[in-house]
Amino acid sequence: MEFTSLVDTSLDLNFRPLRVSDELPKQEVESNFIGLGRDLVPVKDEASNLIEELNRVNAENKKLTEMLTVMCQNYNSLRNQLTEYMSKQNSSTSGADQDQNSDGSKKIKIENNNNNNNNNEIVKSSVQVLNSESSSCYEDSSTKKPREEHIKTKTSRVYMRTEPSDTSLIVKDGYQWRKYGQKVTRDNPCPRAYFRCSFAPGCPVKKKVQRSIEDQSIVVATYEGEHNHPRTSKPESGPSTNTSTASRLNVTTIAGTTTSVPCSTTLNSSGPTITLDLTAPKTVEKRDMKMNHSTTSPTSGNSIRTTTTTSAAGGEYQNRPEFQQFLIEQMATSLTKDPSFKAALAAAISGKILQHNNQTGRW
DNA sequence: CGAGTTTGACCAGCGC
DNA sequence: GCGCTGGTCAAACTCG
Repeated sequence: MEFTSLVDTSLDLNFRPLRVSDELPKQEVESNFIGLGRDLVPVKDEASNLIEELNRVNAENKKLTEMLTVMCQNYNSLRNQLTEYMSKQNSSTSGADQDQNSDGSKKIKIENNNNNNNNNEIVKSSVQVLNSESSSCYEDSSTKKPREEHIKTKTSRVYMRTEPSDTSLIVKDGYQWRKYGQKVTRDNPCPRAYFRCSFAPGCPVKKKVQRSIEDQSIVVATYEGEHNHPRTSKPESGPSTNTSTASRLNVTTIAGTTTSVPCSTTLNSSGPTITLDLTAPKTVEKRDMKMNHSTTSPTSGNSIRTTTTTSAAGGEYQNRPEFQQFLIEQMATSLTKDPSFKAALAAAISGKILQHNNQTGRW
């Protein structure tokens, strides 16, 4: 994945569309396309045609950007409708549900791009407020325990990106774990490892670690329970270790207190993801909670900070124009950094060019 | 030798 | 009741 940082193949179709005809010297454009071995027609005619094509592609690029913007807006409105619907359902459900909600069992899943810390550089591009019971696409079928147990034991899920060559299921999160079992589950050929916190004898926390079925470089760690002791060590990360580390997001409550909640960076089919688990900190107010999303890299110290305001009802912050703008920017950046998207786009463009040339009988 | 890991066996919950 | 599945146990094994 990091190869994109080595070779910039970005189409940059976002807000500064690449104006090939303006920015590239004409000769370079000509030579680039002549290099394709299509020198069967006079070069000058071909060059002007190609420039024409480039302009057309450029316009198409702009169109795609606009489409993306519209898509993002549609996405936002749909999501708002969904969260509105979910909040309505929550308010009309039983006390048990209310207990669960007051437990803060919401997750904010933040997609991100940028991975220049090898594993865990964090940049967010969108925020989803999700109920914990449908908290992610990685929700495994193993959590079939009765609802009461869900309420009593806090569970959180952390996604971590690891080196593809790293086959271990070790997640260094600052605690000391003892593995007590491993099992191959039905819906995932990768084995699931079971860990218990071994630092304190009475610590009830358990952890399940399994690679994602979608992207095996992603490790999904599910934590159950709360530690009754402090961390044993600082989380390790960086190139020196093979394993990734769960980062933590600082969440500032409306009272001004700052607490740290677990979060992680991942990469799945929909792009890099940060998962923020709001179940952990007790100090976080659910209603009119002011969140200070300070996403930092443990090693690089780089941080991107945005302040948004959310609420239990579904997050007015999502409607803020600056947030939506940020969302659109980050989604577009994610797309342009996605090799498969670029390949598909390139194929579509080249297909269109070929189609056009076939129709005009040239090339 | 102790701590941690591996792995097959066992148990409980659930659906049919 | 039976089979399937996830979770746990515990003996054997490995490693420092």
